[in-house]
Amino acid sequence: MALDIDRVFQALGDPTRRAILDRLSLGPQSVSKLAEPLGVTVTAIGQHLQVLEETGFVRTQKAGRVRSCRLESAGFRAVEQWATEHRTTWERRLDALGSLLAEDDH
Amino acid sequence: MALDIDRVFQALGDPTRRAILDRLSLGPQSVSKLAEPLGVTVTAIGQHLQVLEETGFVRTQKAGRVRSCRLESAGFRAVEQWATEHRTTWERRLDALGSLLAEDDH
DNA sequence: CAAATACTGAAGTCATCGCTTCACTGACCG
DNA sequence: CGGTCAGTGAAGCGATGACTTCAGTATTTG
Repeated sequence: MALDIDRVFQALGDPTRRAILDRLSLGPQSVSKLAEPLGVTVTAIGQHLQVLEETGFVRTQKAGRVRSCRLESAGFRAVEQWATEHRTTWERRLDALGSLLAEDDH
Repeated sequence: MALDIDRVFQALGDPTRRAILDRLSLGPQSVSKLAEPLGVTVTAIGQHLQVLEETGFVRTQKAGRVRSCRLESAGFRAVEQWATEHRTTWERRLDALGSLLAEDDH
């Protein structure tokens, strides 16, 4: 699979999509139930769900005529992995700058 | 200030922008030096730098005719804050699902 | 001072995004 | 079976995004 980190961040860059995730953190929901409080069409939600699925934030499953959506961890873990991978490098660099800035910024 | 989290994630959603950050993690660089290995115009880099500055990933400073760019921590911290804020909620939810899935997935 | 350097601003192009409407397919209910 | 109900696919639309080119503006430098 190998989640595309570009798309993972892009997925989080949309407020409606993050709202969907927040909503799902309260428990699984159907597509139309997700659409209701967000003021967009069911179609729009469907499109958002597709990108959230591709980026590992959501897993969906159709039972009868209703599609049930719930959180998945892969996308979230991808973000955390990116963060930890860069934390060390950046901290080193930022620390180095910090000591310089004591005089530089003054 | 209050960094817009939308824009923070959008900023990271572009590969050129992340390449700039990676480059800067090796040390401060001028605009043209950043452009060189990335195969885009200096103008394009300037535009990327503007969004990276607005989202707290980069700080720049013009000395004479050359603008020197270096990493800043605010944007990075915003991402980590978002992650920690959601980790607990999601973990609870995902754990709850996990126990259900033992049977659900079979 | 003149020419080269380092960047900036405005404008334009092309692709992608978020969203809509409309027509449709299945599933369930009476 | 007929009528809702939940969701899907295709097409289109306006706005943004990631670039580019071209024409400046300061700053060095020879």
